[in-house]
Amino acid sequence: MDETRQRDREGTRRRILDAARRLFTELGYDQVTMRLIAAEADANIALINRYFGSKRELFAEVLAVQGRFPGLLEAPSEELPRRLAEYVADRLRSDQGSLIMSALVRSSGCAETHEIIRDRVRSAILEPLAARLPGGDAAFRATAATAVITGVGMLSQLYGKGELEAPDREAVVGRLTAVFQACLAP
Amino acid sequence: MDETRQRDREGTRRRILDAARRLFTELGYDQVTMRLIAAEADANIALINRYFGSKRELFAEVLAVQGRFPGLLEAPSEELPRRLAEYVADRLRSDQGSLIMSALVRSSGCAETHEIIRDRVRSAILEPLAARLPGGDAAFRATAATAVITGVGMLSQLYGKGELEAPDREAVVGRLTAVFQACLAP
DNA sequence: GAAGTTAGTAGACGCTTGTTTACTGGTCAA
DNA sequence: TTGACCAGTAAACAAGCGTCTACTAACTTC
Repeated sequence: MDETRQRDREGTRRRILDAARRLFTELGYDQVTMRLIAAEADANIALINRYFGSKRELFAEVLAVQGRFPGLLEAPSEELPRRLAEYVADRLRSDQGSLIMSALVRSSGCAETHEIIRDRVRSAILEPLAARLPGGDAAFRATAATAVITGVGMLSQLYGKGELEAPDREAVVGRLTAVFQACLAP
Repeated sequence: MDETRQRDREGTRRRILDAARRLFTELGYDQVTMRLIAAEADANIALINRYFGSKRELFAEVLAVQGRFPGLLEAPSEELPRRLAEYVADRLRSDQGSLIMSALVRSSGCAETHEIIRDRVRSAILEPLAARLPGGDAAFRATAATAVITGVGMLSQLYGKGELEAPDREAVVGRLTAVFQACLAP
């Protein structure tokens, strides 16, 4: 019970951040309680607010650190549809969505997180994607592709990965590539 | 305060159901409280549970009544992409999403409603849409189209209708038609 | 070794939630 | 007119939430 605990500010802070990332990804903002984070991080609940200010600020920090699409958008623009398709298809199969996708899907019903999520979607997907698109209406085309990404994430979360109808990976990637081409074509 | 109130069981029940439909559509399951529904319906909070059993059952009844796509899926299958595109584009502009879309988007973070929403999405969109698709992998293609619908709904809810980049209606419908064609093609 | 700093802890605070209970008072048949 | 029925009401219930305070004890500094 009252074991002597190591004093490790940075370590504790990181454990809390890791636990929050895991839980927010898996359960969404509302379903995750401060006590759950504390238990998962094996830390005292008061330390969360001490180190991060509030639940909301913790969520924002988690998203700032982890809410990115690593290297995905650096592809040449003609390869973008296929790259996006592969990314989405693999996330769909592994059931291990990126944090920003999970956050978007699972925390969208929560008013507190709207602004945070909106800003991160914009800066992590919409704007970099639009910047890579030649031709007119780039912002709108990027929005269409983002809608596909989030829609797939939404359904794969609503139904389990097993329950969702899907043929082999190549067929899924092929169709998603066509869909993204339709979204992104000038 | 203690005005004499009409005794009108059916009327009160309907007022509660209407208020719940409006609020669930606008705010999502979690953000809507029993007290809010009672206030909106101008009814006593205890009557909600008396007539509907619980918040969850009320939500299920609202969805059972209103969660449909009226007449949309009866179109000939070659017109489906354009019809879906027009439907989504108009919902996007009017900011008055269908209940099932709003429920899906706004209530997806809530574990209590997963089963209810899943069943309604299946019976209101996925299955009727798949049934109208000739060729193989109909279920998967219907899922792809559903993902687009929900993804658009998600983004239009995250960003306001004004903030979302969109050219004129014809351009939006045209692009969405192409996207749905890519989803639904055999 | 004493004093000060601070990581970690336990517990309570105020609030909101969905739900339930005990009650009031219209309505209508006998 | 009386009595059973039941729509409607006010208040409380237990549980859960994010947050905060008072405290303990381990480390650092002199």
